[in-house]
Amino acid sequence: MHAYEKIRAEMLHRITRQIWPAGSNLPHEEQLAAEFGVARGTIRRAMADLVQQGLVERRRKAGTRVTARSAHSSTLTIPIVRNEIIASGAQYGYKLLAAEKGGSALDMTGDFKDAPLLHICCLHLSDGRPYQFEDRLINLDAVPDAADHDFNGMSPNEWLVEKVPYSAVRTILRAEAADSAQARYLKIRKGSPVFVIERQTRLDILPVTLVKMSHPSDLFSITTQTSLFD
Amino acid sequence: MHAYEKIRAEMLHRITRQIWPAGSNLPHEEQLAAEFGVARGTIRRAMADLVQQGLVERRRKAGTRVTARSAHSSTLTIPIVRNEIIASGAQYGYKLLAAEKGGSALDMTGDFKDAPLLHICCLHLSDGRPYQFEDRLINLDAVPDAADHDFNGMSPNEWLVEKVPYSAVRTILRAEAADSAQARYLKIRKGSPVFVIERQTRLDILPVTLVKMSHPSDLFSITTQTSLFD
DNA sequence: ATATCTATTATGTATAGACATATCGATCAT
DNA sequence: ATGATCGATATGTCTATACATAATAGATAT
Repeated sequence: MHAYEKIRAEMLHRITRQIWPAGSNLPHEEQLAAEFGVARGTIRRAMADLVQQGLVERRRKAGTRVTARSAHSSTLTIPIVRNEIIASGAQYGYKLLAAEKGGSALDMTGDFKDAPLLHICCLHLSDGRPYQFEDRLINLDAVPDAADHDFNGMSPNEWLVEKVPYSAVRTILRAEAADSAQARYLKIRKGSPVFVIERQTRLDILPVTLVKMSHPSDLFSITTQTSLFD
Repeated sequence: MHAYEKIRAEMLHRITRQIWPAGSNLPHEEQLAAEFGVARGTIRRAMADLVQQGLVERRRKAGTRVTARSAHSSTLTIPIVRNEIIASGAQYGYKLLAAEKGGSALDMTGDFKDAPLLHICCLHLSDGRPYQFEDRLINLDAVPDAADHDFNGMSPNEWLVEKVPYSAVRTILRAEAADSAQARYLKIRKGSPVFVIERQTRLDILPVTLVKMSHPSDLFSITTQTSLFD
């Protein structure tokens, strides 16, 4: 175990056990360096992790303060659906439903209004059961290759993630009552709950793709775990 | 703008524009330091941010490789419900529904089985409309003060976040069909979709609290934005 | 061919020192 | 009182150097 890890663990202990209570200032770097018998850089290395975890806030001259927690943050990972299904031990299935040029009602914000578009609908299955209904717009200005690509063999999800760069992502999570399309494709009753992930990616200001992924509520959930100690 | 920020921006550019394509190795630190005319430490400072964003992976001897993206990661922040409602410009309301000692059906995993428990139900309102139904177990071994606290004035959510330390959190997001309790309190029809957040916190191995927060699907969604460039 | 050792190599940790910069507080002028 | 000025101070950036360590690739032995 490295020096900075020991120091980080000790500082973590002092914070979680409120030896350094929320809102209080901790000793400054020179003092901590003296206490732990290391160089200032090593204290900074340990502190960097605490800042990243959001446990302390630092400001020049003001010093380092234990954050008064007002929210729970965690990192959310949304894997490629095929990997997710395979990881669960189930058989993955895929079916292209439609691929046509032109827009769709998906583009609520109008970000894709003036662009040449490809509209794709497909279904991902887990052991033969519909798992995700994917409804997607692709901006052909950003991804010209998509126009000629055959999405029968590989889902647009996977193809895009591998092939197309992006610099910004907006993700929305919500619950919805299934409309008739979702009900038909997911083989559930209309009005029953679906878990929806909507994601839009951009490359700088250029919109790349917008996707709405709907899941039957009994098959899908998202779990995140965070532990302050590693 | 600092040197490491310029270097990070340039490296970001090379990655998103696939000058350094996914899966390839980048030049090693000494070479980059020479190219940009800085010390190795400055390259490492810039690189640290790219590692944190998950854009590159580094291994000793093997070097630094552009990550082949197979998932979308983003940071999810769940604020205290009162702050969330106030931030939206609405009036916040709160009502305690029940607070009694003893367990409940909430504890599916049995983590709280042998502990003395407090079971609290309450409702958070936005402009008078039910916004969140909170159903919570508190382990009195971890939070003895909770036994004597009056939760009529302040929600357990807020009280716990301020007062009680934790070292690990598990969060589950899912959609559900409203059961009769959710329907009654949220004033929606039974079977209509609710967005559920379930969270369990621990201090080391000691379970602290388990909460299930249910929202009417038309009032609630979670949005995350990530931009590679700051 | 297979396994084991060994040298090499790129990243990781740690140190020490110099200087930059935001900002808090006190002092001073209006 | 109010506002401007300025010194003190804690964090932030950067350099240069030394050594540690994991992992690979190649040499060697079985």
